[in-house]
Amino acid sequence: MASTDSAERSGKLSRARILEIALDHFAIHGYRGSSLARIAAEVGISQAGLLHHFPNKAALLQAVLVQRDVRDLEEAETDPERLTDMDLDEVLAFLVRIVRHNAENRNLVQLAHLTAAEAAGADHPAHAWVVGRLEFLRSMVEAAVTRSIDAGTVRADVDARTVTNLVIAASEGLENQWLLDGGVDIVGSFASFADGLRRAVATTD
Amino acid sequence: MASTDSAERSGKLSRARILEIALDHFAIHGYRGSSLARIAAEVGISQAGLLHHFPNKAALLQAVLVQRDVRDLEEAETDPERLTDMDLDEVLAFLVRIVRHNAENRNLVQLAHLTAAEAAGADHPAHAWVVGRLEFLRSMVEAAVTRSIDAGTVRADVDARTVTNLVIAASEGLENQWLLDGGVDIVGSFASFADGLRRAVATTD
DNA sequence: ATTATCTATAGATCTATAGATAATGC
DNA sequence: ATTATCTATAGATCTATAGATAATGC
Repeated sequence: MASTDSAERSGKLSRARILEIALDHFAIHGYRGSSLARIAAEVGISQAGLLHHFPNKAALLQAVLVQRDVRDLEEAETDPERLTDMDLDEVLAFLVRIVRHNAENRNLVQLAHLTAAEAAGADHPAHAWVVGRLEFLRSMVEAAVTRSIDAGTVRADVDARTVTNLVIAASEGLENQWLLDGGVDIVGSFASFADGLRRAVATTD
Repeated sequence: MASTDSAERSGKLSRARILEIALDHFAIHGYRGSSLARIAAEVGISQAGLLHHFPNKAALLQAVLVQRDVRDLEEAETDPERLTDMDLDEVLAFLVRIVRHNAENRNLVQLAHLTAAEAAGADHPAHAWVVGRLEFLRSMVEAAVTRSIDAGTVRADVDARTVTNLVIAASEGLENQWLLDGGVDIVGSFASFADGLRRAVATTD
């Protein structure tokens, strides 16, 4: 069956279809709860057909995560250089944009959060991805805070690392709640947090 | 083997041992990634022996979560009545105590976070637990914020629901990071957040 | 010639049940 | 009599491989 369109599917199209559907499965059921057979069935190929494109399940997850990162960067519409070149105001505005984008892509958020929770142990195939992602976010935010302190717009007694962790905690914690209760206004709440933070750390002039 | 001590194990002792070890497994591998056979092996009984105490895997998870809640409440050392009777300062101090307690019980935190991420879908056996837990936290914090507004110690233009969500987001987001990087000082960071929040919402007198 | 796919299957799980045996509590 | 445990096993997965067949790209 389906031999009519299978002929016109190029390899790359098929690979993209697999990645899309695998993303949904990993986002909803996690890595361990997802099954290659069920993913393949939804794609419309056999399990062995799927494994022609990706050598094993871990490689499929890696590919899904890499693709997610690429899409995220595209969506950010920002030069990669700029990411390490912002001050606090800019990084907060940037994060508001990311949260807004996330609010329209539930599965991307759920994939990140479920993978992060699942991959806390060093043996999980996504452990390095999860740790690297946190490190990337941290260095971006912390550099911005430090830059603003140096520029004199943020008080010198502010601890950059603490502020950084709180900014990340607020955005991810809000997303967590939103995954459980779609009624949460993550964009408004995070913007409100960002406002309060700006005021709290600003130099009193 | 182990017939020496198996004789002296009462049913309740055995049940408690199973719950303890199951908690570790669910915390590390999640519900789907855990196996009754491996849990039973670590307990030192057969899988069928385990299923004598709990009818199936979902019931075992439920029992683990209920036990976790009971322990949490005991640890809180607070009358259940008091939980709905606090103002903002009190609820923030209470949450600092909880975070401090959590910082010494990694597995309890990981169980809550991994289960929350896994059970976002309504079909997961822990979905009701996860949703109920969020609702409980929310009502506690929101009641406290509202009480402080009514008492005039918090500005009337503050949105209680937004503040509530941010408080929960900060604590859970910090815990999330700490699970990935034990170096994060969740107690200090959350206390710092609580200080800033108190100042930000206080009536200017 | 290479790439994409298939069927078939090995080998390792996993959950849950049936039915037997031993220990405990009255 | 009841509670705790065991062995054995059914039936359903799951991942990954072997080897065959069809389609595509030069």
